[in-house]
Amino acid sequence: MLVNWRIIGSMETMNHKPDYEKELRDAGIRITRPRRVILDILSGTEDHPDAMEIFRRAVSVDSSISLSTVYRTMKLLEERGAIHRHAFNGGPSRFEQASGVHHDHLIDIETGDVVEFRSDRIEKLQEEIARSLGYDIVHHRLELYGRKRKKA
Amino acid sequence: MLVNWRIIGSMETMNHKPDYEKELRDAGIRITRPRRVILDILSGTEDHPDAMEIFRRAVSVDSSISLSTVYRTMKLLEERGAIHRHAFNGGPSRFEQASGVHHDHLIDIETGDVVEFRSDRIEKLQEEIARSLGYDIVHHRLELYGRKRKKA
DNA sequence: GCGCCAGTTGACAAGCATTTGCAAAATTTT
DNA sequence: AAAATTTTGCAAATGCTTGTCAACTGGCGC
Ligand SMILES: [Mn+2]
Ligand SMILES: [Mn+2]
Ligand SMILES: [Zn+2]
Ligand SMILES: [Zn+2]
Repeated sequence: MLVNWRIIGSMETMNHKPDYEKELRDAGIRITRPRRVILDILSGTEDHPDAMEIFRRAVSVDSSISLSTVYRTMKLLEERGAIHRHAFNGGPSRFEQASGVHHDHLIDIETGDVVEFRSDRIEKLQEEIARSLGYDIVHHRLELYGRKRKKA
Repeated sequence: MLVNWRIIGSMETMNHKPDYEKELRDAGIRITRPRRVILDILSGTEDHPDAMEIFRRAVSVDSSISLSTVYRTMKLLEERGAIHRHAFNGGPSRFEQASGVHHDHLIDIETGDVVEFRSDRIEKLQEEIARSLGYDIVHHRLELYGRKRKKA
């Protein structure tokens, strides 16, 4: 099931880079060299890099890119809904492209590994709870922190 | 139900201050004046104040307390499991005493109000999901961000 | 293709929340 | 009460993020 969704995720990833450029351009946002580099990095990764890591990867493609631009671009993309920002453990912001279906995260507290999952039942329950409290959910954050089960 | 648990929470709160002091003392931690003030503030509030807010309230009791001490004390209490640290919206850390039953939070994105809730079904589902991914949950974070439903 | 110009960039300063170094002060032990 | 140890307040330092600004450039109009 996780595998299933990973495959879907990868497939969507492959042809979302061009879409983004068009989307952004249509929204009156210039698609500059630094932005293209950053977009490429985001659409070509499976993990959740922070600004510094994106910066490192970007520099290795175009050494003139600045960290400020990475931060600015992340903010812009976040506002456009093109990426999601996470703060696992209360650490620095980590990002991922927003393509594909919504999912939540399980963080391995020993290795730092991030496992993605999705549960329609939990999503549904959240809605019900919010509703019973008189609210409509705009967004939410669910993070499970755990350690790998010792294979008994 | 929410009310129900609020009552329980309040009742537990009332006689948890002394317990904490004893606990800390037994753990070889000195119960100083600043710490007592901070403990009192935490055990006497229903909300989730950040360090600066705790500092303000503390100063109004003992004007010599420093912000550093607030931060140091929060870290100490967190390590001892006496309080929980939250980072709603990615903002500054906010704290609450750890007494009572576990609960999660719904944040009103318009007013900033924080509503506490608890769902055994969600807690259970989380366990199941983690288990199915080969993990045991150590802790988790569930935050719902929503806006008050327009009474249709 | 060339020029224009608002949008964007890199460099670096500034901001914010939080942590840390250190000498003085407070607490517990002897 | 003095010693031993922890804790404090203050200031300086930190880590991440945003702001400032002169220089640059992508995208349209010629
Ligand atoms: Mn993810
Ligand atoms: Mn709470
Ligand atoms: Zn979810
Ligand atoms: Zn929970």
